[in-house]
Amino acid sequence: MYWSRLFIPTLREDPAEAEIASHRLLLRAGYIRQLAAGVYSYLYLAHRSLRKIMEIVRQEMDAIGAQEMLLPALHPAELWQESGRWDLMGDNMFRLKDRFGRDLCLGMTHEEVMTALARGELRSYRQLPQIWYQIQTKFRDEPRPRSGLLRVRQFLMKDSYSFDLGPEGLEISYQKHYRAYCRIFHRCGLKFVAVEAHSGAMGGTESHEFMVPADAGEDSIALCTQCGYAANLEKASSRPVPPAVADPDVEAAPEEFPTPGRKTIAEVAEFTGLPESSLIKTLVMVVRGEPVLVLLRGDHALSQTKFEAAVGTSEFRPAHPDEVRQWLGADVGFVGPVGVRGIPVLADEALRGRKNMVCGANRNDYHLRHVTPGRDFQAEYRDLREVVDGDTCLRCGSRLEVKRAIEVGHIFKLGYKYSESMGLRVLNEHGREVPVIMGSYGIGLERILTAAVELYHDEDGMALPVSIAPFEAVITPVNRADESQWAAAEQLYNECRQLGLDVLLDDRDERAGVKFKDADLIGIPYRVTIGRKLAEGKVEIVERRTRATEEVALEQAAGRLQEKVRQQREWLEQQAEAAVSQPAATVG
RNA sequence: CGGGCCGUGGCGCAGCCUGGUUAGCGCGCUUGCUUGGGGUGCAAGAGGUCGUCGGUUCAAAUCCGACCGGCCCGACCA
Repeated sequence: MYWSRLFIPTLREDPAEAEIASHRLLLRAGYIRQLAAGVYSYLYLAHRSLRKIMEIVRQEMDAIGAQEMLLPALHPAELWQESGRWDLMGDNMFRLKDRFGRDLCLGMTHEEVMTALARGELRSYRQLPQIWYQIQTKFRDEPRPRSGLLRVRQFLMKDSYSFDLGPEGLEISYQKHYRAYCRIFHRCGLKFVAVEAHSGAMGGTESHEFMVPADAGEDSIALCTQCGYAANLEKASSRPVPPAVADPDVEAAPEEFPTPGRKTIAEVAEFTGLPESSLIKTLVMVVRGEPVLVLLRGDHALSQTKFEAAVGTSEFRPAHPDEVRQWLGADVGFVGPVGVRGIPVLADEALRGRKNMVCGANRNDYHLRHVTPGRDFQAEYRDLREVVDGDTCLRCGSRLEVKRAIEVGHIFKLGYKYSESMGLRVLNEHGREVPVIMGSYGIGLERILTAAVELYHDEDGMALPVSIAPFEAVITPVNRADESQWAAAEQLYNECRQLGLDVLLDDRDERAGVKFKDADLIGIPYRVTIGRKLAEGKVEIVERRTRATEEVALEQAAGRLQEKVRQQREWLEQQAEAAVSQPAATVG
């Protein structure tokens, strides 16, 4: 392609609204333009890159026997009502009515539609297993779209669905996806980790997320530096670091003491001179309209997902200040579990066995000391605490790290949730009707691109992996007016094309600096500079990421370039192979 | 859902507080010349309902109100 004929609207200056690197660079490099909050147009370069990503995804999905389809994005409400998710999805679902007033929605995901398709067609266990997939636009009305392409309201997803006769079959389909996903992300050049995850609104039992550690990410993950344990923070468990000081070894009853105006854990700790780990943090939650006390060590935080699991519902919220006053007779900041009647108390495991701690006295401006769980109050112990950086791994005792990460893929064992609610059954070998067990598996395609930009960029722009860059190389004649340079450039361009290389020819009548800057910005992995060295019959091959420069004879340039591209691709392929031959410890 | 910030040629911004000629600047764009290895220089141009609606005023980009749009932070941290 000739650059002068292409629409690549690069910007010299950073767009004002973009904060994170990928957003800024994708805008500046002319990959994307915003249409509305969380809605983007993918221009030529982005589309080229996404096509390459899709091609990798297709190859790997096809390789595990998955069949590509394309299902509607417009769904009738009835399907979602059947699964119970019409209400569950709430405001996240785009809803609309047709001219007859019938309720419709835009697809956020396709469990319902796939299940509906399957129940109409699958009759016999002999037809199983099946893996069906599509690459399609999904719509989610996010409460807060942000960070460029990281959290958007319309995006491309590869979603697949497996149908098996029983758990063993599902396990196989799940493993196939796990490996295919590892291959896909490696081939796209991403550094990622597969983590245990929470199933959320998808339902089901087991699930893994594929996470690319990056500061711009919106998820947090816990990683063991030694044994490979990895989990979404929502799900992660750990052994907490011990309390900063040991509990006083005395036999003493709870005793009130004044703590005027000290409401927060930090204030009470400072006032008493005790570390936060010697305090009990008391949260008042409202679960289905009823109060619940939640106790944590002062330096710990409540995990919402663990709490949700503990109470068995997502219908909970922190209590309002007046509710706290009404139920406990004191303001937020001075409440505690001692003497409380008729309100269930959930305590985090980290409080088990502690003694002589400090908590609120249920009297304003007072706390209690010498409070011993089990003696001074009763509680149901659960793991409710969010893992923090520096905790100890439950498996191996090493140190856990907490990092930000971008979720690029998520796989779920759905079990029988949809087949039972929607009536997907087949006859087994005994002629009996049995529900089909399902899995669902998603990849966010633009997130692969976004994560790659977050991972691989510098001051000058992006440096994309060769497998997903919009072009493999750009040929840059330094001086467009120089006839010999131009002739050499066209010659090299044609040779590259004949070798099957995906090259861009920068034929613009611009100064060298402009062309170099643009090439750096849009992140093409290799640039061939045709300039003053041409007098000696030589051109330069420059690697974008390292700036490593190699001089080669013009006649050998195409071959050498092909070689470099091939080496890069082979390296990515080796990563993929290695990943598959060494399945992660977290699987299965 | 709570909080903060921002809407002025394609992009980045100034002007607004203290209302008053023809609304500026840089980049980009067009034309010509120039230059030719990291966003070249010179010259001449084109391009703006100042987000929308309403109000105040002799007069509104500027003051007031409502609305629309966008960005950021938070949404357990007691």
